[in-house]
Amino acid sequence: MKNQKELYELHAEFCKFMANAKRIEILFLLGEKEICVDEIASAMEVKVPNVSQHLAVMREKGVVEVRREGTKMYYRIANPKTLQACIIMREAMVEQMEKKFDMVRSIK
Amino acid sequence: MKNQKELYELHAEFCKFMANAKRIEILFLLGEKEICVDEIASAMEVKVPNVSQHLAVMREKGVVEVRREGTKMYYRIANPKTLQACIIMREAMVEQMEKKFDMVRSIK
DNA sequence: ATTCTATTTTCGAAAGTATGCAATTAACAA
DNA sequence: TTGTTAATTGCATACTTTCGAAAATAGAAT
Repeated sequence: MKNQKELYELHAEFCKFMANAKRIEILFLLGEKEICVDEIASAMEVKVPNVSQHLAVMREKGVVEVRREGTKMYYRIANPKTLQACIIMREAMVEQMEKKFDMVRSIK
Repeated sequence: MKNQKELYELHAEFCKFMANAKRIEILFLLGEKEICVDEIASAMEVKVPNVSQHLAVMREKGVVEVRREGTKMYYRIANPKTLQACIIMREAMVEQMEKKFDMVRSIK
């Protein structure tokens, strides 16, 4: 019973990376290929320190992994399931938005 | 380009429900069957107002739907994909934990 | 009407999170 | 060692989240 609670805590802790739009954007950018920090920053039009802070959050949770090449740090998604789950979650959101839209339309 | 950013915002907003262990626990409880608020509260050993607050968050985001029966409010998952994505995310987390554990073990 | 039960809402305190910017560290080359 | 590029860290500030207690609401039964 107590272990269950701990599992939910770990699960929520892992999923916290998804509670921020910039981190989701980073996940999708990394989905295509590994990229270094300033490439992510310029692709997103966000300052490097801010990107680095978000990457640190994702690294701590084990969502992304990193590899150094000279002065550059190349980030990649640690497990493709993370992106897969994120995509399914987006589908669910879109379907719910459509459902709500249809409901509103049927009232008029 | 601007629409992309908005999609990431909506996506993050939807996923925020997963950033809390109690809400994940509620999702798994509702996965089995629809339940009313005080049943959720006693199953989780959490105060009713707190459960109600978390359910309000999930309702706003369209994660759960509700049906009244007398004085009772029966909650259910709005879209099974939400639970499916949540389960895949948990698998990803567990796999990452195992990966980290193996790494630590190989160092010894 | 009033009472009961189920649920929601409001408020306020404490803890947690996001962001910008300056300072710092890390690797490498001249 | 000095300079250059790339990235991280520290810190102040603003903002958000969580939760309990008390009050408010909603429907059903008396």
